[in-house]
Amino acid sequence: MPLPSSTVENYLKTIYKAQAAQRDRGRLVPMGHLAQALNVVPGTATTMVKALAESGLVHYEPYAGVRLTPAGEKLAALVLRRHRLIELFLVKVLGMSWAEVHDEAERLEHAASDKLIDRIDNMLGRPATDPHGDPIPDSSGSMVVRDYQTLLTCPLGTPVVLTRVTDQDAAFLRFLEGNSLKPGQKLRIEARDDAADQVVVRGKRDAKITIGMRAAAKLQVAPAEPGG
Amino acid sequence: MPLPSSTVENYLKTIYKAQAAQRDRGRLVPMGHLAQALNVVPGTATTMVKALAESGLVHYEPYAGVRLTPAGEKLAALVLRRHRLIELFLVKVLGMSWAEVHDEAERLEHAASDKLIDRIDNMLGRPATDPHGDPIPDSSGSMVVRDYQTLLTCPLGTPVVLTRVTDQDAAFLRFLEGNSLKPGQKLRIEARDDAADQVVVRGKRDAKITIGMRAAAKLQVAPAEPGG
DNA sequence: CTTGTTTTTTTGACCATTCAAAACGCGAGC
DNA sequence: GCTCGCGTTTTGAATGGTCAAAAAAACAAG
Repeated sequence: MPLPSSTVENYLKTIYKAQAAQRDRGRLVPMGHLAQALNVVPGTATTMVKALAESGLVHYEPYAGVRLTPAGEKLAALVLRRHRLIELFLVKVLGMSWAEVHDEAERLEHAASDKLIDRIDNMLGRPATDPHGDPIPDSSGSMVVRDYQTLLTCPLGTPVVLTRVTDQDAAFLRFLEGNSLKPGQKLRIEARDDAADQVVVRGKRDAKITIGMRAAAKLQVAPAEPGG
Repeated sequence: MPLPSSTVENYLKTIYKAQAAQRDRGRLVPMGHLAQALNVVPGTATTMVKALAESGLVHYEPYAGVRLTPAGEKLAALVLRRHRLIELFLVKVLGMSWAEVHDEAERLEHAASDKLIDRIDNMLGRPATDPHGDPIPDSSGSMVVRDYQTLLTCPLGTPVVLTRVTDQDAAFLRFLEGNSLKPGQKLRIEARDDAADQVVVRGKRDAKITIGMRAAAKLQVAPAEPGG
């Protein structure tokens, strides 16, 4: 089998992320969802997915959806690995901003060789997560998935650490950066108000930041280590 | 006009290099030569070149050949710029070997944004040449082309500096590296023997290195600065 | 059930890039 | 000047990826 085209890599990656996003891993991803995420018309997705099924990378049930096979899952994880290592590299080594690395990585991930990726991985000290807190699969394609709380579900008052941001939108990331809301930042939820669609947090130097609930759900946190 | 595909970029780059390689810049590059350099059949090159002519990037004369227009030349130079900066970056920052960066750059050059390239350029201190001594065009696409002698044409006995290697073949580069024949290295030609197809040079720590004339022609040199 | 809406699949077409092989043009030599 | 051969162009077809729009399946609701 020849090496996968960047189109194939993008399909696999998108299916992977869609599967991860739905609480039940292993459930089928509907065609419409996939098509929308890839910015193609549904018919295109159907055609492509049938080809992927042909090569054993996905399991496809007509009128139901797709799911990655183990082979597809591994390939997808390696694409994610390349993407995330490149993002971290661009931030750490080239000093690019958090907000602008995503698009760049989106293109470079299909061009970088395994050798290059491994060098980057090494230079960065085999990091566990990328700048957004997303876990980086190892070179065999496996990664540690951790289940975090979000600013919407974590307890009020107790100190937490921002660990992951599950939205790559550049404008959103710029907003976060402007408020020092980056992974590693210590926080404390001061109040939540469903009616007002508000979550109030205390961040760096006790600065008060108010965000909507939609945004709050995209910020994952872990209990703060006492000694940190 | 949409941004050029990597195929288009490769055609332009190849025409550029072919033009530079023939003593007379501005002469037409024959289709056969182009096709061979791009590893496609001649018919394919014809088709593509006609399309490039359509978009004003090349001047095409049927049965005679192609030449870049100013627009095409600029685009080609920018591809070369990306390629060479990436090569230098991979060597200097990631510590990759001279011999392995070419293929990597060949793919990355089509994926890296101008922003990224400019950051790399900046980080490297706006270098004038890449690891092989090839000049790096600036962001407007212009570069200083210098005419060097080669180990085949330079005077015997007088000290020279290796400035440029005009062959990217990995095995050849590994050979050169093994003999410390990298740009910057001081040399002295000891003897040349046409009949024996030999050029004998003294290199690092006066080590004697004997190479064939075909290889010698690929090594360009400049007169050594007295104070170097 | 039967109807209407939504989602998915199918069909036919298109674009970019490529190849194989047939047809063509052009200069070298007679 | 005619012809041969080489390089070039044309032609026809294939591949990978895509869309628009028609057809079909699934689903929800009365």
